Amino acid sequence: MATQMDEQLSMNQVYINELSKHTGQEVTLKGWLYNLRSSGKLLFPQLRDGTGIVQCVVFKKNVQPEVWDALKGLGQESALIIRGAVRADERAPGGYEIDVSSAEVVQSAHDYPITPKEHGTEFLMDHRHLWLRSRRQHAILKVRATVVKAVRDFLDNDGFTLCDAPIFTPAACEGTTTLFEVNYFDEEKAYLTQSGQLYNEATAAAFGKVYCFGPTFRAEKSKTRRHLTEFWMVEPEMAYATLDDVMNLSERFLSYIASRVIEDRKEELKILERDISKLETIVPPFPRLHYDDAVKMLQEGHERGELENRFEWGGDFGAPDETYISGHFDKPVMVHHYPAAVKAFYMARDPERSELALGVDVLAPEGYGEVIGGGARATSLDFLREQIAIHELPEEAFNWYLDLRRYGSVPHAGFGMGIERCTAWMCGIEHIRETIPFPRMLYRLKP
RNA sequence: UGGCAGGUAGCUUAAUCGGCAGAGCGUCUGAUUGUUAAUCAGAAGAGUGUCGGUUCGACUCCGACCCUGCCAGCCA
Repeated sequence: MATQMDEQLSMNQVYINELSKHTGQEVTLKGWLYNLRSSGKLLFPQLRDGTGIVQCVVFKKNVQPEVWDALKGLGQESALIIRGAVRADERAPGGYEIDVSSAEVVQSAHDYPITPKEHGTEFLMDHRHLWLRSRRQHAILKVRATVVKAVRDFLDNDGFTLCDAPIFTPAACEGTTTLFEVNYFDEEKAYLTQSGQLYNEATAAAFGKVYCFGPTFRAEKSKTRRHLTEFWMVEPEMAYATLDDVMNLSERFLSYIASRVIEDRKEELKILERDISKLETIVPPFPRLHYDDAVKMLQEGHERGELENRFEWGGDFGAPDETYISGHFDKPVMVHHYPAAVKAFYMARDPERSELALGVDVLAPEGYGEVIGGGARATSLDFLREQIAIHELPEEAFNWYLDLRRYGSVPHAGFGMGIERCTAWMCGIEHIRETIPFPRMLYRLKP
């Protein structure tokens, strides 16, 4: 009998997100119990299968007594196979419900820790492996998947070749930032990459337009809502390109990502209560602001009492400064020509004003801060050698990099975008930690 | 790393001037043929992050340490 039941149960198996195509049919759903309500001779199990949640209705008289008894006492997140007829019903959340004819309990769960009530951040983060099942987290990670897909589609269709950079690196890419050190066989040290930047410059000279996309590690002791110690970064790089090319690319790139999220993740954005109009404004052109003008804006803000501290020319913007600047625009704003002193050693200089770097930061609206950082790279061998010396970096570690200036050095440019920051912005959520399945942060390495 | 706020049942929390720790949710038992974080009735479940001090008496006051959150620096 069990065999017969199994066969019957696997007939016409469908996923919850395609129920509308099966109205009136007898279908099989495989998933987990999201919630169970009961009303005497009626049970309302809500089934979750990874594609959605559907309410099922069990009438006591319609199912075998064993099925009724098994379902009646089920705990949240029990694994469950349900068979029944698909019916459009306005009373059901989602518009469809399943009139259950039979069911099989695959595993009966008890005392699931995450209840449909409020929980604190610490508790939820400790149970991240289970928290992923809840509706909101599910929606955020679906948006992340779409952001990643959009990133790849855009670059692949725009003539870029995927050329991934290594994760183990022999030395710092950017000197200043702290690195995670690991043992690399006997006595040797390696570092986890903090940017694929330098390797991108090599592959760009081989392929023209390239990008790398992978995890990036920063051992900064930052404890803010926009920092992770392990995050994913996409870095396009173009040979024979300028700062303007980078700004044009950033504009098209971010606009494409936003349009894909709006188009493909409507349900999820609704669950997240995202104000879509905030995403619909993300279309070219983006405002471009010279660093000098950004500084003026900040200083005027201080004079009006809107900013606590007076910003002095020469510094890098802090989080409140970025928020203040981006608050003047309803689109991402591109701040360019930063002082070279606050940027990486490999940045090209403005030929008219050598104290300025040909760099750009794209500041997202709504206080999401810097989502893109990039610019043109220095082409001169002598200049780079000097910079490496000034930054007290070991020249022999950069010898291969300097080869790129010895053999066919050309103007080239690119940028890096943090996937999690971009996802948090698209979702309109407070903290970046929810935009990656298992966040790694200062003081959090588990689960 | 610095500043601020916190650690009380499984979870979210209350406890007045220092006086025997109270609730909601979840769990368990029962009722309910349309529930929407279902509802109703009943039951079990904690000695308050750790260590030390003051006191007749400490969740409450003092000190150290541990942990968490928020903000900042740094960055994507």
